[in-house]
Amino acid sequence: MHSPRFVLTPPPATAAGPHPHHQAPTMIRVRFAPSPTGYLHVGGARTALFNWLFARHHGGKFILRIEDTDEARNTDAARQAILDGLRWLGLDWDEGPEAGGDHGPYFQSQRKPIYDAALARLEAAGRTYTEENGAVRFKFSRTAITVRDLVCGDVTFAPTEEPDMTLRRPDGSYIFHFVNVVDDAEMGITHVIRGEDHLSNTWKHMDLFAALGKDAPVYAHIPLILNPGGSKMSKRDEGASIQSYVDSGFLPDAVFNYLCLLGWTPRAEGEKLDRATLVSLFDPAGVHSANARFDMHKCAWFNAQYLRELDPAALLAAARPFLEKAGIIVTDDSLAAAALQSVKEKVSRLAEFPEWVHYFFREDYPTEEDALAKLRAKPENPALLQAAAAAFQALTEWTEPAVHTAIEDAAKGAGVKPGALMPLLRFALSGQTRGPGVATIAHLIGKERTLGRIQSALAKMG
RNA sequence: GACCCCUUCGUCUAGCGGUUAGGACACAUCCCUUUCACGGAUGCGACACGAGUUCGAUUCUCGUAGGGGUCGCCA
Repeated sequence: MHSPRFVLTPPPATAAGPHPHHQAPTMIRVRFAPSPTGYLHVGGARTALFNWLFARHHGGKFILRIEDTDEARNTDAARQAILDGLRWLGLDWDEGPEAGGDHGPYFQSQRKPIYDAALARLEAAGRTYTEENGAVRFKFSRTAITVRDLVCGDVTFAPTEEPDMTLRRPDGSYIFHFVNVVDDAEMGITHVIRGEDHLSNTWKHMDLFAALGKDAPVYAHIPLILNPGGSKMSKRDEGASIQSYVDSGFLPDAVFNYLCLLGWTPRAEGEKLDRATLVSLFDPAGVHSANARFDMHKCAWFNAQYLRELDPAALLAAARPFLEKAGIIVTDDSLAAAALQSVKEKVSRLAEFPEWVHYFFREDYPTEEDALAKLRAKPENPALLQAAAAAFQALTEWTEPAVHTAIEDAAKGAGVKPGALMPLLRFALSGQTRGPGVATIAHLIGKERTLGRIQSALAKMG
């Protein structure tokens, strides 16, 4: 952790054009190489995120490569889930599926000739041997190998006593470690940022790079994301799948921001930081080396922060699918936008909106039973509601301040504080005991529906 | 079993020999308030343990314990 770290990259060229005495700075090339398992895991997403930040920070290339050598698990749907998840997070790739590039193909399933050629080179160098059943193995160099890791520092592995590693199965298909290294070499990957679970195998990869006559990339092994219980995040854990954030109404920017802070602390004021700031501050050497536990509470807090920044139109656009999914029919966009606006500081996820605003959109909204019981308990309540109805009836203009004043006047006329009347009206107009200001609700639903709802509340009470 | 990484409030973390150990989320209380929230204020709360180095360890070294990971003809 405290071992010296080398300078990450040469400083960017200050002047345009080639300089006779300096080599052009190498273009940073990083990659995210998921295997299509059917969903994008939050840990993988953060790995992709760090790679993306690094590429963008240095003006380099972010490459997406699909490691689909496992035929059984490789389906279009599984592949699509990865792409969708990355796109939702805003992690655009410069080379890869649907983007093209000069180093393709970007599916391992289509790169067999490249692997065959690389294997031939290893064979020519005398670094392989074939077993009786046809499997091909790699002769380890069996020397001490030091991984110079941006996050973990120098990690030295003693000469191995493990059996030589298999490169190719008898059926001709290749093993992960081999194709991974060949692809990184062929694609000119300069930095490998990946989960710490790969650290223990990195010496094998370096051994392979050396045998191939290539320089190994610079490594940065980032800590794993653990579930609240402290063990590795699995499919079943809340928040494990990126799709679950989409479904519960997270905003991509919020998830992006939260994931950045799991293991990395940008040296900036505050924690809510936009992408441009995150990009400009990112440095893998500043990544923490201990695993981090996932905290849905904090992730939701970030989402609430980002939700509040949405203007009414953007909020409606974001929430509309969730309203529709809950059976709410939006016929008046300005009403819907205002209704959402009125409760947006009360929710942290878009999926929570329907339960807060459903009564703005229909008259057959449910009523909270215990609240109804409370209202029935006081015999003077119906008269208070009648007084409010009368005050509303007399109003000629239906603005929020006018409605508010009418409520206060009605309370005064009945000899009670506004605070005694408000809860009654809230219940009558929304069926709920919580929500936006009463005057806001009345104003938004309009005079006619306000009066109608008071009458039906009186009917229920009496 | 071997090897590798890790260990500061419940959680994410700042700290890089001398600090009243700081912040964020969560939690509690108070203020604001027609409800629920937001916001503001305050509080609760941590250096895993044991040696060593040093005038002095959260910080450096070693050990122990605990957690995680890797040792596939999975990726």
